[in-house]
Amino acid sequence: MSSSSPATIEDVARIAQVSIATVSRAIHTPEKVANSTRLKVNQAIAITGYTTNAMARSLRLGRSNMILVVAPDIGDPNFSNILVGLENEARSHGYGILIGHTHNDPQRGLEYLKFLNSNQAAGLILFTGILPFGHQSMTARLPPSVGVFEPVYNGGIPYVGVDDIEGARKAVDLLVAEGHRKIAFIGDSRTRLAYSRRRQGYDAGLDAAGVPPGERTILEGDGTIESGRLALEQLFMRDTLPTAFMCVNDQTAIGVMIGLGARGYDIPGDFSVTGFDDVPQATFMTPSLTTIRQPRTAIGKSAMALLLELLSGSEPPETEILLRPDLIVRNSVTAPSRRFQKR
Amino acid sequence: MSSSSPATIEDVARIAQVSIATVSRAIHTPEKVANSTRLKVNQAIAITGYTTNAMARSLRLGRSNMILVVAPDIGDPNFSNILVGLENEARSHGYGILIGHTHNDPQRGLEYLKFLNSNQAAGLILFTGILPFGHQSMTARLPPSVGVFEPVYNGGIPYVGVDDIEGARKAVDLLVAEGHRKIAFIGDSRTRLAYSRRRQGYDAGLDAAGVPPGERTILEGDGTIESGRLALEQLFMRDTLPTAFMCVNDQTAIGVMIGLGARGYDIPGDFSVTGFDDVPQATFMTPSLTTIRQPRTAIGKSAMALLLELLSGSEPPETEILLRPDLIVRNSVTAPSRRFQKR
DNA sequence: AGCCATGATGTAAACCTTTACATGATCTAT
DNA sequence: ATAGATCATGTAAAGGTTTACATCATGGCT
Repeated sequence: MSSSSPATIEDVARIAQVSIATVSRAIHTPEKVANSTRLKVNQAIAITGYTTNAMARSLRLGRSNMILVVAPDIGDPNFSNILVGLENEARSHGYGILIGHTHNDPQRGLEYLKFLNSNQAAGLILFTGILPFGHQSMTARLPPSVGVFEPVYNGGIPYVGVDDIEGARKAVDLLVAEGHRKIAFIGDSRTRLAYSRRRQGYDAGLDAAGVPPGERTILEGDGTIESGRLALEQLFMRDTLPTAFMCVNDQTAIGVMIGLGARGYDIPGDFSVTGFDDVPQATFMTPSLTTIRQPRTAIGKSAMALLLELLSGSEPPETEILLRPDLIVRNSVTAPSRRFQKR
Repeated sequence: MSSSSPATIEDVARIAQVSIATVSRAIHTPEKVANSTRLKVNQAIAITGYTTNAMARSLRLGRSNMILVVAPDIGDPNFSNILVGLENEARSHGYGILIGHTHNDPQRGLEYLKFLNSNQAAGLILFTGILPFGHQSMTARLPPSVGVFEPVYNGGIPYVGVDDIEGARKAVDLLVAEGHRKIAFIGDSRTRLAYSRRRQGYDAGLDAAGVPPGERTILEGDGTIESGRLALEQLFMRDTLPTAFMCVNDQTAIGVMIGLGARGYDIPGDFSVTGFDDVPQATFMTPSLTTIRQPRTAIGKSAMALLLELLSGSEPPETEILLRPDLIVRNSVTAPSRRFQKR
């Protein structure tokens, strides 16, 4: 009986012997309804198992209570924890979350734009670092949006993330304090804003340490384990080696560590390595990886809080909210080895 | 101008000088519309930038073209690849995908039920291994659904996954072939069907090898790295040790390897270890992990294909589709050491 | 020429809500 | 007792689609 098709507000109204308007009010503005009627309605709801058809509701209201989270790569170990922060904050304000996955394919971004266009989501959280839409014109129709994890490259939407420059600075300062001067930066990128900021931190640190730009080694990378390993191979084809590798993220650092391990080197005995992000795996490496922690849950919470503010009509107070990164000292850094400096 | 609010079908109709019905037909059943009119309509669509309001459409049709994928843990390294298979298959049939995240919290499952109830998704792919709904009565209203990765515990929905029993059998057979007889099974679980099937494969293999049940060591676990490490600690408090650890999944195996490494043991010299899943990290471990590969993309593709069949009205032909697992031999297994057998 | 089949288009109802406005009842204050 | 305010409820429109049915024009057939 109840299994045929979901109960509608009319079913409830009939059973409660009131009009559908009253049912709607009993649900959304209970104070406008007499106690006795509210009781009847609630009973009828219980009997029918009624739940509001969110689709019809959103169509009528012109807005939904879902937030769309678009990410390029669900598998990114950072994603999961930021998501937790996002979810908790959203839930406590009556919003639900849906996740869209672009796989770095802009075409897929367009699908989600359609989704947004038909009001199926009230707001957008963007992990991709880039608005997924070709036409600038489409941006105009975007719902309130907040970028997270990766500053948004091509559009002026507010951003919540870690202070990449300061984080990188902490890493390079540690290496310098341990006595390193030949520090390679692995994972430079022109297209990824977060990475180029980390590069800025690196440069600032070496400036402060008095290491001239000519003595710095920079290798590009896209933040994957493979890219770390690859960069290392390139480096070993040169004649001078650094004493430390400052990697743009933990994945890159893992790639570097695997590469060094495969060549028989000891970390940190022969080379020091730092990462960035503090992904779960960083603890489990041997040696465990010294890195910079992103306050992921806090980032998620803060980004969603900002989005909810925007949704309630307030203008974005500032364009970027940067959270403080923490240096996590583990076992992959020590004083530089004499072994390769002498060459 | 176009930025104010999205164009509706009426805007298109006005510009093309036809009725809204014709516009709708031009879009969805172009063959029912004269060439000349279709042209006019298409132009009008181009001008307005119209895209159908999926919400209104679904409300009218009583079904959407979105598929909801509910997963307990986005971070699971298996999830990402299965998702790719799901997405590709869905896309090529005009469906989009949304991901819901329960974090193993049944309460959150209910939210997604509401989502489904209001036709915001046409079908459901379930990673959780359990229908997320308290009331059995609610099951009746579930849209076509397919379980994946983890057989569904409490409801008769079809399942697509790897043949766990056969996979586990391949692992245990390898260990037996290398000469192991004292093989511990790490990660037994009564609630997770996939794990208990792997246990069945383990038992079948040892039955075949003539190892009596009394000589088998079984430890429970929930498939996390922590659980592997924990189980190992328990094991070391006993007086007899196995020569090999057959782990219910790769994460558990990683935990066991970390634990053994911390105690100074060599793998595979002192102990052999096998995993299950072949997550990306398995390659990067030292030693690299011998494991059973899940054909993840194929599972995703196949599960979505089945769901789409269900959506088009056909009855589920069979209740389970099991794909063949492959043994991936790497470096974590060798012949048993004499060192601990003698005790 | 007249009839019918065919094909193209329009009209209007339906999907399920929310809410402005109207209605009617009850109460307060004169 | 009556006017007016307050409160509870109902009526109906609107939101953007799809589609059964109706209408109308065209062309082929006898």
